[in-house]
Amino acid sequence: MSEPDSVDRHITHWSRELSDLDPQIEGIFTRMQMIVRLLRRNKDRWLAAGGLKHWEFQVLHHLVAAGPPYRATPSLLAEWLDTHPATMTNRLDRLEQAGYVGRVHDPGDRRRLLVALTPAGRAIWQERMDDGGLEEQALLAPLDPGDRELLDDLLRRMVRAAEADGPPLMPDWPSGPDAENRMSKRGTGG
Amino acid sequence: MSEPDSVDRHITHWSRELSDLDPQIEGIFTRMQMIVRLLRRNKDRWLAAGGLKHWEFQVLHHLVAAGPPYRATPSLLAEWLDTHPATMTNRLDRLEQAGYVGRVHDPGDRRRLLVALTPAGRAIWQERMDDGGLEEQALLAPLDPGDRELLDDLLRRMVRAAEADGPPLMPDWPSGPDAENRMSKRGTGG
DNA sequence: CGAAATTACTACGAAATCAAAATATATGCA
DNA sequence: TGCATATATTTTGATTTCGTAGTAATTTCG
Repeated sequence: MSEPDSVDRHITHWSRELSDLDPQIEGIFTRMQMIVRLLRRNKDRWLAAGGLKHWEFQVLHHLVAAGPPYRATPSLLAEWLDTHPATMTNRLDRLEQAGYVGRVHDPGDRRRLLVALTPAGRAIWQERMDDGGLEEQALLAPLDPGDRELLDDLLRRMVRAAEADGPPLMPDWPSGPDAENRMSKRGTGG
Repeated sequence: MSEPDSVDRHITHWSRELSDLDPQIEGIFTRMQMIVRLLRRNKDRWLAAGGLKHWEFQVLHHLVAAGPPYRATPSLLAEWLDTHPATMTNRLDRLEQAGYVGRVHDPGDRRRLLVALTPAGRAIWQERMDDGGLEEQALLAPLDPGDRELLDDLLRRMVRAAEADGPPLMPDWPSGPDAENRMSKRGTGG
């Protein structure tokens, strides 16, 4: 094993407390959590530089990710962002007032609204996105291409296994004609 | 590459939108985020089975992790849980009322309070902990011991690199005599 | 001893979130 | 058609968190 990190020290300390703890399993998940946490903190930083909060970026991000015509329903957005529909209504109000999104009725089902990305929303998303991607590369710097391939593959196997007995961990984008009207609200974990 | 998962599909979809995206880097971090998200959702579920909220468990967990005599100051807890000190005061009130923690004066420095785990707090923590550890094992089921070793080591290298130019990602436990009085409040990212 | 710093609590208004009721639209069936 | 039920979003009210200021007790240092 290579040199210890703070997680190793933490687990050593722990093992006195909880003897039936598998240090390896604990190490893997704790490290993932710490890395994700670091990513999140860095992200908050480069988002704040553009005056965006994390959830604001998330909404714009999901709209861009949806692909043309860059629309999604409030309920779907709420689900993707792990938040309450009422909270999403409040947030969309503010995003609309800021000019980053608009609300249009779904012509096919007038109960539904479609939240649509505006040019201004697209622009600020792009701007922040360009600013931010570098940090991720820095975190992966210690791994050479072969290591990265290996890591990616190990993680993929975990994800696939998890998806084998549960819903997909990312939302599956609908494709084909009239796809939007067929988007269901099953938990997709996006 | 092994069979694709939902993250692969997501990235394929993305690449049309953002051409200068490295699919491998994106894949690694997206998968970590999805795995951590799944862990968190599962955790909320097995905590709710014992009537505990996530932050309640977190406080108890940090107290246990601190090791004997299972105490910590409110400010340290607030920092570890990424929350406001006033919020922590409120939460500790409720935990105290539930009988899970007590507040005692620090004999060495009477300005300080020490939040102390009670037997009831220790018991419910133990109970929830026993109930929950199995899910983590299930997620790692697709990896054999060699794979796990490899994965753990790749992650450790990332963590060590991140800690090389920043504070530790986990709080470092003080050791040696009279250690508690030397615990500083530096951001350790716990 | 006296001044400044530290630690935690309290108070109070602002903001965010949540849960449930209310509104509007759609669907299914007699 | 007419009507009950289901769905999508908003509205409303209660709870929680945050941010700041202020207080009390204690320690540290000149």
